[in-house]
Amino acid sequence: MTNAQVARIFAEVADILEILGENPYRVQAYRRAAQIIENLTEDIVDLARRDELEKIPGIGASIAQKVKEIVATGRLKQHEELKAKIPPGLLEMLQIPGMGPKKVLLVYKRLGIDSVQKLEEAAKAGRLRGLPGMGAKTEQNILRGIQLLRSTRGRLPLGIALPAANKIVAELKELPQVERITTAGSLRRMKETIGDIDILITSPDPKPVMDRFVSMPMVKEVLAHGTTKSSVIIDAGTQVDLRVVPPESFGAAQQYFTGSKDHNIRLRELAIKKGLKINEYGVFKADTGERLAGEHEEEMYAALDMPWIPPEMRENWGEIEAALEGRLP
DNA sequence: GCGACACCGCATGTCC
DNA sequence: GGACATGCGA
DNA sequence: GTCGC
Repeated sequence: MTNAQVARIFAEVADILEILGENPYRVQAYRRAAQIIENLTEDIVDLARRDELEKIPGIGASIAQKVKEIVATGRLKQHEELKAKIPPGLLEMLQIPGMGPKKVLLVYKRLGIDSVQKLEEAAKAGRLRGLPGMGAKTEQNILRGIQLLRSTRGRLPLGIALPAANKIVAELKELPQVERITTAGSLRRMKETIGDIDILITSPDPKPVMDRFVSMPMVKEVLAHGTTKSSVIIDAGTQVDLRVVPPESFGAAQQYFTGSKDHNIRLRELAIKKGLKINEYGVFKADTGERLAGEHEEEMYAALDMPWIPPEMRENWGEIEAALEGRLP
């Protein structure tokens, strides 16, 4: 039994509970546990044997017990029981960008749709419109989401994503309307695989930049073409987002969109304790709303009394504590 | 044992 | 047409 | 479900 296998079971439990409308925090707990286990450097079986599971932050008594069950029997009774409650196709539908638990359950209950295939047929036939909260536009979005799922299954290795991103950045840099420019997301954190490419810029006149972006030769499909955000699919099948942010918020946006999500949550919690508020626009005093930082990323961390943390370390593995104590490697 | 668990913007659809 | 609600995702 | 108070 590998860490990945154990993680997968918990991830599925989370998905099913979500479709069943369970308490979102409970769902989140399973999902987070799955992620933690997957990223563990140590073998989960060894940890279970040594009874050290509960030492891992995010894993409590309940999940530790379930891990032991999986290690001992190779399966989780709760997982099997939950799987029996919903058709397997619903989990697949949940993977479609734009399809959440609510929509999945809605189309299943009202139209009996229980597979991506059936969903695609229904959307093409215009049978989805008329359902509460769904119109013609939603149908198009769903069809697009299905295409996206098929073309981007699997993440892109950094070795391929990085050159592609560099090329795009280099091309945009040539434009006089582009002031500051940076990548963000898992690419900037140098993860081994990348889900999508995020690029941020400041620009007094974004329109020509956006026009150039969506008409690059490598662009296969344009998902959105606005003045503050555009999204395209490039030939590698990867989604690339370009966002324009105000100059005074560039550092904040860079920090926010670089993540990781867990790192950001920990930062925000910390900020709240200090009477501050962090968002993608800056660091603010909670009471007066006074802006303390935002233009540069370093200031964001400085406002929280810590040194700038390199993107590669922003995974909520203790780097925030280390930074606060001044013992960043 | 009990409450909190980040914050928010965007897209879409609905209601008045 | 504009205020409001909901779902989604980051 | 997990954590901190």
